[in-house]
Amino acid sequence: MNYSIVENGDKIIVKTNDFDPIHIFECGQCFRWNREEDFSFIGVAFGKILNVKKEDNCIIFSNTNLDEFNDIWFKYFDLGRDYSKIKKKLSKDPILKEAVNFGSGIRILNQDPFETLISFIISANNGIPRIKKSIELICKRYGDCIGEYNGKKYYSFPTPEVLSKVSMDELRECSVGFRDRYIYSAANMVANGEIDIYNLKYLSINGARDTLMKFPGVGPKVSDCIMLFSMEKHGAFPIDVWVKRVMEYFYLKEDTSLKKIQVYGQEKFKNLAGFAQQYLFYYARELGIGK
DNA sequence: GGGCAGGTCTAAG
DNA sequence: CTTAGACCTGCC
Repeated sequence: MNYSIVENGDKIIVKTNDFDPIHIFECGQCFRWNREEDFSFIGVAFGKILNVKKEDNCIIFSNTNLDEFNDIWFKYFDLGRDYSKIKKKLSKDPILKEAVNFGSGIRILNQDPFETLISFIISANNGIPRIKKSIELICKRYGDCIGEYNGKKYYSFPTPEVLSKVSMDELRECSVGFRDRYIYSAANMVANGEIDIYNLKYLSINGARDTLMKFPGVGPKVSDCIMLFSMEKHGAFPIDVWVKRVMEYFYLKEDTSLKKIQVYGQEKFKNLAGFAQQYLFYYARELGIGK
């Protein structure tokens, strides 16, 4: 991809056109980034606090340094991938062309698999504000305080070992509702080595999906989110209500089962299905398509 | 108060 | 294998 990186104090400045914090953090893939008054975003990932701001075609990463940027954020923001190329390919489809144009700064983050597993278990039949609230409570109560930024303390996501020792009653206090037993089981299955979530990325997409669905509370949609947002399985095609609506509205023209939409999407977009899903999701939700 | 929100589980055809 | 109903919780 076409970009340059400059270090300046605690800031790293990257020039690129395929990066918009609003698109990236509000396209449904992550829950720990919050918009500030100056339209920058502050978030935590891999135990570090970062501020991200866009000014013209420059992206300014604050509260970091070049080593940390290379170790963590380059991969996290998928900066080694050429999104112009992906967008060009997808834009051959007239509907995707609109969606890509609308969310032109979307990038698919490379998040931590365990955090992504628990976060998307919480997301089931839930709303974004409450998902975020639950995750923050879990981090505050069971994660480590990793420092202060602008006078506010930030906390890491707890490890499988720590979370596996949290009781279901304590989880309920984080307002996760009926998902308490799912989180409890999932954390224990990871902590006791029953499922090696950190090596699932080496399996095929179907192999990884079958394994992920052994976790209680993980069905087809959640498993595909985990694969797409933390395992670089870009052939995954998670279908939530918005993707169902937009697919029926533009392509299928009738009420269609989730299973059929998933097969349709994967066959139509192939190894770019996950990217297509993100552009379509953002487009549909922001514009309220099909509601 | 009943409905709804980034689905999944369960029980039944 | 496909399809209804229930489900925590908190804000309309």
